[in-house]
Formats: sequence, C-alpha cells, structure tokens
Amino acid sequence: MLKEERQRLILEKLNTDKKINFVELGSFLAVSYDSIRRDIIELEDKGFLKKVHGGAVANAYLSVIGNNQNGSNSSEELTIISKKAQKLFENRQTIIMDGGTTNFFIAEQLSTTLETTIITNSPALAMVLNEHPKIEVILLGGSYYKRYQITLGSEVSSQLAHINADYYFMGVNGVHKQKGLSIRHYEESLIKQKMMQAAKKTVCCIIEEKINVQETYKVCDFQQIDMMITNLKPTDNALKDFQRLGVEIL
Amino acid sequence: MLKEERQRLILEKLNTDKKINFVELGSFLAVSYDSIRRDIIELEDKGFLKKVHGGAVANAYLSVIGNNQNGSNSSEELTIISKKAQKLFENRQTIIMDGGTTNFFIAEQLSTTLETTIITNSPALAMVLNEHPKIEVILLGGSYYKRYQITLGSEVSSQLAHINADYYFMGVNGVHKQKGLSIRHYEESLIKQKMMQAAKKTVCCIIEEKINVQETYKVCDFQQIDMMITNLKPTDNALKDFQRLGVEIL
DNA sequence: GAAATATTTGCATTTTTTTGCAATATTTGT
DNA sequence: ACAAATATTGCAAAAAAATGCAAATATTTC
Repeated sequence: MLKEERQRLILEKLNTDKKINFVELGSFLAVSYDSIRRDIIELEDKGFLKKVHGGAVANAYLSVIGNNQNGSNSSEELTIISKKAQKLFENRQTIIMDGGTTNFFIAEQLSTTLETTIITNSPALAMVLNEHPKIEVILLGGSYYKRYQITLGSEVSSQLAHINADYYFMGVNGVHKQKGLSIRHYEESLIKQKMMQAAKKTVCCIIEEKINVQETYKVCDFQQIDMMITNLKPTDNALKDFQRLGVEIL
Repeated sequence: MLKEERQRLILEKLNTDKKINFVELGSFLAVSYDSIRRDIIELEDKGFLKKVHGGAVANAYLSVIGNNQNGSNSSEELTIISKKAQKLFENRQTIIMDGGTTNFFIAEQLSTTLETTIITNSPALAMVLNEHPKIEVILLGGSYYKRYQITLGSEVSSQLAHINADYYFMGVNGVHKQKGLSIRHYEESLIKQKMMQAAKKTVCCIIEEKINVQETYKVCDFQQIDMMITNLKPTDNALKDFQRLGVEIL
C-alpha cells in the first residue's frame, strides 16, 4: 500500500468521522500502528489535521459540505425544517441567508420558478444557486474564513449597511429562552447582528439538538427574532418555554 | 512495446485506480521496473501525475477538470501553463486572480507550504483553496453572475480601489498583437481593468487557441501587461509577433 | 541501404526511504 | 498516585529509488 494512498484514506475517514483513533485505523488499513502515527504527523505538518492524544481530529475548515449532507439522521431533520421554510419564500423578495448547513439545504430546495434576490456571505451557498434559473445572488465580499466557509469582516459589514431585505434566515449554534441565540465565533456573531439590522424580519432555523443550548457568543435575545423554525411540531413539549414570547414558531 | 503506448496505458490505469504501483505495473505490462519508473518520471514532468515512493498517484486537479471539460488536450495545455505560473508565487505576496479555468487550475496546484494572500471574485476559486492550509483568501463581493461564476459590479470595483497587489493573474478569451486582450462580457472587462490597476504586475495566462483571437470587449493593449504565459515555448513561431514588445513571455 | 547517431531498455550496485519492533517515556482516567 | 493506555525514540530489516553502464533498438544521415 502506498503511503499516499493510506494518507488519502485517512483524510477521507477523518472527513466522515471527524476523529480517528490510531489503533482502529491500523487494523482497518492493515498496517502497523507506527505507520499510521507517522502518517498523522506528516499530515499534521501539512496542516490537514490536528494530532491529539490517541488519534487525530479534523481541521474544521476541511469539512466539505458534502459530508454534512449525508449525515443520515440530521438530514431528516433538515428536510422538515427546509419544507417549512419554503413557505416563506415569495416572488420579488430579498432574502439574507448566512452560511450553515440548514440554509444550504433550504437554498437547494428552492422552487425553480421562484424569483427572488438572495444575499449571502457563503460562497458555497451562492454556488448551490448556480443552477437556479431565476434567483439573483449577491455575494458579500471580505475575508474568507475557510474554517466556516464564509466571508466576514468589516467589508461584509459595510456592504450590509445599505441593504434592506425582507427576511434574514439566521443559523445559530444554540437557542436558549433566557440566554438568547448564540454561536461559537465572535466575528460571525457581529455579522449576524448586522444582518438582523439589514432585514425586516429575522427567521431562525434550528434543529432540536440545539434548542436550550448556549454557546460562547450571543447574537441577540430570543424575543428579538420574529420566527423560529424547528424540526419539531410547534406544539411539541420541548418548545413550550418558547411559546407566547411574541416569536412565531413554525 | 512503444514507450508512448505504455505511457498511455499507465495514464489509463491511473485514471481508473487513482494510484499505481511500479512493481505491479511492471508485471502487468511485461516490462522492467526501470522502464516503468522512467515513464513515471517523464509523465510527472509533463504534469500528468504525481510520483510518490512506491508508485504514483493521480494529480488531484486533473479529475476536477475532467468534470468541467472533456478535451484531454486542453488539460495538458493547462498543466504546462500552470507549471510555469507556479514559479511566480512566493511567500508574503498578494495575488489577484479572476475566475477562469486557468486560474482555477493554477490555484489547485499551489504548494501547500505557500503563504500568500489571494484576492478573487470567484467563489469557486475561494473554495478550491479551502483545503489549502496557509493561503489567506479575500473574496470580492457583489452581484454574482451565475453564468460566469464570478462576482461583478460596482461593489467589486470599489473593493478593488483600495487594494495594492503584487500580481494579477488575468484570464482572457483572446490575445491579439494589435487589438490587445479581449473578452466576451462587458461588465467583466471593466472589472479586469480595475484589477490591473490594483496590481503592480499583470500576468496573462492563455492557451494557444486564444492567441491572435479578438473578442467583443477590449480589456487593454498587449503592451499594458507585464507577462504572458502560454502552453507554447517562448521561442515558438506562433509567438514571434509578440516578442520585443516589452512583455515577458514564459 | 548501410553507417552513424541517438534513444530506449534492462541489469547490478549504491543510496535512500519506509516500515515494524522493542524499550522507554508520557499522558489519561480513576 | 497508580495502573492502563498511548506516545516517543532509536534501530535494523526490507523495500524501493537512483545511478552508471552496456546491450538493444530506433532514427537520422549520407
């Protein structure tokens, strides 16, 4: 087995599993533990992964969207959310969508007859819409963060300043009744705030795992958004804390 | 068995298997290990594969292009151009690259140790660099033109206004000694002019089919660029009109 | 068509890279 | 702090690569 072949397989496995264990990998590829270990060191030198005690973890920015999609259980949840979100789209609207698996999914499912403008800081999302005949896409430029696969920074912010959209579809890592909406990256949280200001209504799409979760950086209070879409039924018990707060739940 | 025939078979096998082992290949083709090895070296020089210890692996970008294009000739031409272009890249530079197959190719081949900033209006190019550990990417935002898969418009233009890059790698549809460099899309030709202004040196990478071709919209005169890279040898007869005009030809 | 020249090929030898092992050190969980 | 798991290091065997050389083959030239 060629070293390169092995390393390619390691990266592939890492991409799907997000983490690898040397011992398992050794028996999986039928090579000694040492070879695996040395491969991991080489790959780390090249910046493709991070070596940790007992194995290696993916360098976040390497995770390609393709992998997020095939995660079978979460894709079911995303499908439900996407279906609900489709109802909000009408012709002649302008919609801001940030990067994130959910928005990616929603964008992919948009009806081919829809005529809207979509403003996004996610090149991947823009490219998903390549095939769409009628949607106009505005890409917000700036520093490109490979790790999150979006653009951020003051350039993005200033472009948002003179935009007035109908909806903003916001993705977050956590929604909490008291602590509000939060994510893991500071710069991104600022851009999300700007995006909220640039849209008449903010919609938050979120899978149930992220409900009642609090992350490092707060974007806004729960009451500041206009609508929340989850994969649960609006009447679900898990959502009862969020009822009657002036936020529509779909 | 002729050398060319052998090399063709090697490339075919590489295409299906994505990797080759010298010893296996030797017995498969019934020639000595050394012949195989020398073939591989030759093929690597031509940019068709990557030689590794124990065999060879497919060059990543060749498969990508395989999807976009079918002409096997043009990928060979692009490989030659890309190899030449690589020599211009050094650490701590800022490079503007617009969208286009050639730049896409060049970006994919960039050394993983290279530390530069790449400014582009092509989301696809930004995403190619997702896997690159050290390159910083600035994406120019604006209206996204699906047809060309790039952003254009005044927003892009104004972002370029305060950029001062080392090189601009420009893709065009035609280069003509008298008529200059030209492309098919008006708005894009304007952005290319801005990009030229934003870089110290402009490099034009072009395949021989586009030499002495004139398209609808002129970007600049031939003498205004600093360097032209083609798949031909600089001394090739087809380029003799372009010599001695102050433009370096690689 | 034959001689001269250049290219290709296979082999033997030397050098380099890769690999697995064993001994030792470090980290982790309890 | 202790045991178990995992990592590091140095080393030697094995595999593969590079090199130089000579024979075989192809190409050019006259």
